[in-house]
Amino acid sequence: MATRPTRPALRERYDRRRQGVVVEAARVFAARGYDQTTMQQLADELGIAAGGLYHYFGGKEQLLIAICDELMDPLLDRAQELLEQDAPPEAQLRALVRLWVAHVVAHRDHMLVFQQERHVIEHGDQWRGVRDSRKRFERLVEGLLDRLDGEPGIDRRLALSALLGMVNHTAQWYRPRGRLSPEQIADGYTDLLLGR
Amino acid sequence: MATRPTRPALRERYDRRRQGVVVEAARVFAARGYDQTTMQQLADELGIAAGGLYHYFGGKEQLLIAICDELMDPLLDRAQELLEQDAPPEAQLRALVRLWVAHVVAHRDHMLVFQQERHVIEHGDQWRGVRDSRKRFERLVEGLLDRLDGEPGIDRRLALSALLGMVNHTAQWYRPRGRLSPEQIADGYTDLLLGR
Amino acid sequence: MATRPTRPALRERYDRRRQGVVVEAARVFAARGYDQTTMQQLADELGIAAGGLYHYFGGKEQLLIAICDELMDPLLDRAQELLEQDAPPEAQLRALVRLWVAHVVAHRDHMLVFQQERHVIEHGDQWRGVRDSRKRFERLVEGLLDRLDGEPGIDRRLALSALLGMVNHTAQWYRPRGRLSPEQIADGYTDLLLGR
Amino acid sequence: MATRPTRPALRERYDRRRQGVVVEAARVFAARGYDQTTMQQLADELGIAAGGLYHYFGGKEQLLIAICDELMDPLLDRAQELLEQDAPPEAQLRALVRLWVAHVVAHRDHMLVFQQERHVIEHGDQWRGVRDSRKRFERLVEGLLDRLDGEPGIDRRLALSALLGMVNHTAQWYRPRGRLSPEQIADGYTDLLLGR
DNA sequence: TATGAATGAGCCTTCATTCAT
DNA sequence: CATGAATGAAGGCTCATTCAT
Repeated sequence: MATRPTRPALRERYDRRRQGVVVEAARVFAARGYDQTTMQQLADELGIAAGGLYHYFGGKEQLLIAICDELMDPLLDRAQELLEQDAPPEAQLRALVRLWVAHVVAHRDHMLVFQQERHVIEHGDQWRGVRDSRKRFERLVEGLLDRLDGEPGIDRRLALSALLGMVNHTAQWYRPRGRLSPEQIADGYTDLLLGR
Repeated sequence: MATRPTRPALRERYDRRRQGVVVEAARVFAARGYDQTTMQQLADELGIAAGGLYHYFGGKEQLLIAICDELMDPLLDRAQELLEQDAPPEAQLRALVRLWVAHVVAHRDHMLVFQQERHVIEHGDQWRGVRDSRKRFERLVEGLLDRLDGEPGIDRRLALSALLGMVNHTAQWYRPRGRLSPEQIADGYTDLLLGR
Repeated sequence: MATRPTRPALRERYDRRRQGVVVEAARVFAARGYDQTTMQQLADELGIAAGGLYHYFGGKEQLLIAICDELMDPLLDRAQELLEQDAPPEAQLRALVRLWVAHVVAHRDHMLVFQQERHVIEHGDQWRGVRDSRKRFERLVEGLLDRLDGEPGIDRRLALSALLGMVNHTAQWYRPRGRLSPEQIADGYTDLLLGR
Repeated sequence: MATRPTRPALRERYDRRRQGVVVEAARVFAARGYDQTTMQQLADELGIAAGGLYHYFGGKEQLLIAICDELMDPLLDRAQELLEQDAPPEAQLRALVRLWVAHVVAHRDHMLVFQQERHVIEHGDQWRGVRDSRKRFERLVEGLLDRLDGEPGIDRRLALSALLGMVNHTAQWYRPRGRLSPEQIADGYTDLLLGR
């Protein structure tokens, strides 16, 4: 039950399959809803037996946690990386929003699941990691907004909330091959925020 | 089984109680999640027997529909009313966002449930009414944005999505007795959009 | 709860209504099945409130008992009356089958309910009366068959079972305004039994 | 959820168990009544958990359908087989009634359930197969009766109804180790019908 | 590893019955 | 007498999870 193999060759295959399960689960959960999707349905879509899922995850909720981790961890990493560089706040903001929007549209299903299950994430020890990641990311954005020069045309906390709202909402309407590229979308948001 | 009484006196009491159930359900569903809440728990919080809920609603899903209707219908009505008046587009936008934000914060629980169950609403005939209301509201806002004067600093469709994102997201962070009033929040959003 | 009024005027109305309930219940139970019919449905068809039924019957099962009593009691009475008369066995048999078939087709719904709920009737003290009536009636027919003259072409017990089977089954196919009258049907059965 | 395994070895075991469930269900339903028997009680008698029943049947009603199919299908098959042979009508009738009575007494429980739930079978698409089988069987018997030589002493349609009534009723009184064998019973019925 | 049969707890819903009005 | 809201005890069914093979 969810014990990672020790031999490297096996471990690699194991990790690859586990990763496939997470992606497929995100897709199905996003479409049908986490609670409305049975482990059986998920297994069917993966072409394996229901019991087989338990080789990769201790249970349904751990699968949900994995989806959220896969969403938050790389985003947080890249954002931190970016902010450690030395650049003017406005340029950093533009770069961050690009990064962020790109991540959101690349993980649309993860995002939709994350938003659906917001109330679950707020409670319980097993969700502490996900909760902390989210908070840390918001703090990063908040700090960056505070470093922006000039007279703020809008309350800084409100600007943060607005930005969170619009970027995250992108997952709900973005379609690949749409009229606007992720970069154009991101820049649109940044311009809005900077009053351009 | 959810049959509205015919006698006026009884009907009034029935409607009042039904309304109370919807509000309480929105509160509990928002906190615990729709799927994670049992009809028993809901009944307990209302101080009635589980079976009693079925005097007012045909089932759990109809209760969810009622929550969404109670959210969308009055918003749509008031927005239409406002847009029928003769006023400059910018003033109408400001008024509309105020109205909208006020409605969202007054129906925070409804909104949270609505967002949680987005994927359910997208499918099934019983959800057609709710889907249509949402689309109609978005069209109203879209039309208003199109009537704004001047050089748009941002793509109009993107502005719509951004506005939807930030306003709806308000339900997730707004707290009564917070630093900003709903009006201040609404005006902040409008200013952002108009590049002020 | 099912207390018969004492004042004659009221009692008459009460009895009339109670009788109407039994007939309607037989009709609905025969069509939908006893278990598949709710007290609410029954009340709806009668145009009264569900609670109102309990003025006439202590409960659903007592209503079923009343249906069975209304079926068996008059049949048994008339059969006994007939058999007390002085007539040749063959003539008595013919008369009895006529009486019986006429009763069955006049109480088709009662019969269908009675047959449906056969397994319920077999158990429980509250069903003793109905069970005894049925047995007594069968004994009457059995005794009459035993008094028939001549060489029996068929085992007497088997003849009894056959007769019970064909007459009771009549309830399942007889239609008013059909090709054969109840009397013709009855005589057909008698002729069959007597080898005519 | 009632999905037949594909691998032959598993399928065989599955079919055997499913068959066992049908037989046991017929027994319990005949004794207690279909509606009065809970899936839990049935599972208890089978020594499995309640949920386990749903591996073999989609639901309680499908179980009932299976009972009826198991009753009607082989009877219809054998009757058709017999009637395709070249033999005088009277001999065929005798053979058919023997076959029929033998089937009824061997499937007493199935028959009792079938008769109990007559009203259910009459309605609904899922019952079309059972309804058709019953009708087809009756047509077979009807056709055979029409081919009988000689002056009919009784209306042919009435003879059919009488035969159906007496044979089917056999399920309600026949006991193994009774005085008469199924063959004797069958021949008794045939003699009755032929005026012997 | 993988399978799928089996478990058993729990959920939504129904419904006979009661009782305040 | 009549009403219909309310109760509460089940019942059918689902589904995450386990485990023998």
